[in-house]
Amino acid sequence: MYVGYLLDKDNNMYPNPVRHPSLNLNPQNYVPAPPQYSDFPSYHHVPGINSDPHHGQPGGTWSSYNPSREDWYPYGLGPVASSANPTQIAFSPTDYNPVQPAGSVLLPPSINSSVPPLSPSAQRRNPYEWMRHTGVPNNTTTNNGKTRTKDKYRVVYTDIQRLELEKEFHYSRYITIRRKAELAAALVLTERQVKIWFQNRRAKERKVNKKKMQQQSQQAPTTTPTPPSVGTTAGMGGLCSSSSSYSNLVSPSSMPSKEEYHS
DNA sequence: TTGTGTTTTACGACCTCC
DNA sequence: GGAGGTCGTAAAACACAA
Repeated sequence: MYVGYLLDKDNNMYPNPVRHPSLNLNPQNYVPAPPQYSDFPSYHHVPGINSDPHHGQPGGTWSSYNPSREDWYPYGLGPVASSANPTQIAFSPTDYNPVQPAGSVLLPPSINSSVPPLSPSAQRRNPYEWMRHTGVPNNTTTNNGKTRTKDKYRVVYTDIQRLELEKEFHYSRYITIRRKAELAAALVLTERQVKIWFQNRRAKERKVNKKKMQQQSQQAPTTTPTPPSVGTTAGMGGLCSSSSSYSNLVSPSSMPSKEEYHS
């Protein structure tokens, strides 16, 4: 898997998951830590991402966020937002604005900077590929009201976007509404994309853990491994039990309550 | 280069909760 | 009824062996 370098480094990426001590999701508990991604020497954590909801969010950020952008971005006005390159955002802490104006003109680093590729795959792929296809093909007049057409219908997220999403996922498998809005704004994604990414990410984790469970049961048929309790937190914490990189990071209690979702 | 298998986005169906 | 959850699946993107 081409982002394996991200996932395979889970242990290394989060040797000291500074965000997890605040797994109780108390915003006041979170203290932004300096960038610690040695694997990404040129990468700087998106400041706005840390400065929010469960990281102690400045009030203005959320209040100024316009949720309606989720609706217009993927359906035709994408290029506007896509001009605000997430890589640029991530690499420009001082310039970063969590609520990036839709029309903000930020040239891709390939034009105005010399940011090196962040990964082997980045060397292979055009990091701005996602800008070319922005979620929905140009002919967004869809068939039967659907967003898919025979043309390309999905974007490939940049390494930066995926890294930030992965980080957030390691922090909590279930993203809050505020966090989703922040992340979407920071990464120039829609909230819907962030939500779906988390859904897919959880599905992936379940799949991986299921695979691990099967392998363990085959390797040690005599020992009866205690399966995750079904119907409780099996979908979250239970799955973490077999994941070395996750088990220390997330506990079942990390699932936000409904109140938190709507906070 | 090509065929094949895997991973990644995105969606629809269905369910639960408020 | 709306939002978000899982589950299953489609299809593009990608990796890799032959």
